[in-house]
Amino acid sequence: MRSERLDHIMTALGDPTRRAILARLNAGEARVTDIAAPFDMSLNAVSKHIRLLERADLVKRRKAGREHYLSFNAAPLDEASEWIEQTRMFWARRLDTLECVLKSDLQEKKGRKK
Amino acid sequence: MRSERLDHIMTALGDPTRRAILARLNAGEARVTDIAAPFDMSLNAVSKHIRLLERADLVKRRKAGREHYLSFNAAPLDEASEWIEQTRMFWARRLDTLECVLKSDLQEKKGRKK
DNA sequence: TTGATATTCAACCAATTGGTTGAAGAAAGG
DNA sequence: CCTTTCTTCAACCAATTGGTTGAATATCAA
Repeated sequence: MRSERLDHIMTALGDPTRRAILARLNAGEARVTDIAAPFDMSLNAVSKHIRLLERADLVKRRKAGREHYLSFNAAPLDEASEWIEQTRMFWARRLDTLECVLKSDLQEKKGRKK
Repeated sequence: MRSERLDHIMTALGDPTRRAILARLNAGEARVTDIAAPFDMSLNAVSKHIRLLERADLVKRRKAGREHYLSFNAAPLDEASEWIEQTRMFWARRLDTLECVLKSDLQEKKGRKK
């Protein structure tokens, strides 16, 4: 099974701090220090979270002198979305079928009653 | 931040074994032993994976005597999907706006050329 | 050069995850 | 009853995650 990218993406999204970082990046590029500021943890802890986000390619880094500007990269979300929607649709279809079966059963009962 | 459910859902989806278990459950209810059979790991290991899936409410358990029948529950996927689609749409909109700006710039240039 | 700022690296620690083996408990089949 | 089957529980171990502090590195600014 060659799904390591998906593993990394889902894992990266499975932590509230990291999702908050991504939300922060919706407002645009930001430096590591800026990103870390609102969090009640050390800069180093945030730096590590960023590393996991980079592993999942959800964050891009642009270095300008001593400052590192992080930006959000939405592309990996497609892969996560694809898996989820694929699975959801499969079951949506099954439930439709089930509903259809139940309806036809109901119709059949009505028919017999008459 | 009260996002523990989402944490559990994403975390559950962040492992290939667990996604494979869910895929297996697409074929319908199955016992723990049946689910574990194709995997190259102990029954106990699979049992633990199932526990994480249950924590995320992605799997329901029905006990019939000594056998436990697991089934897939798609509902939590809505929550994961919501977060992802929300975020994707935000950026899709931004890119549309950017594209629009670029186009209008192009138009402007053309206009000036004439 | 000196000093402040921005960041990572390294070592450490606790909690979680991902796996093992060996039991225990509960139900089925003789 | 006894044995087998299905499953979890408990203890253990390695790797990863989530955090800390302290140091190293690189850049800016005086």
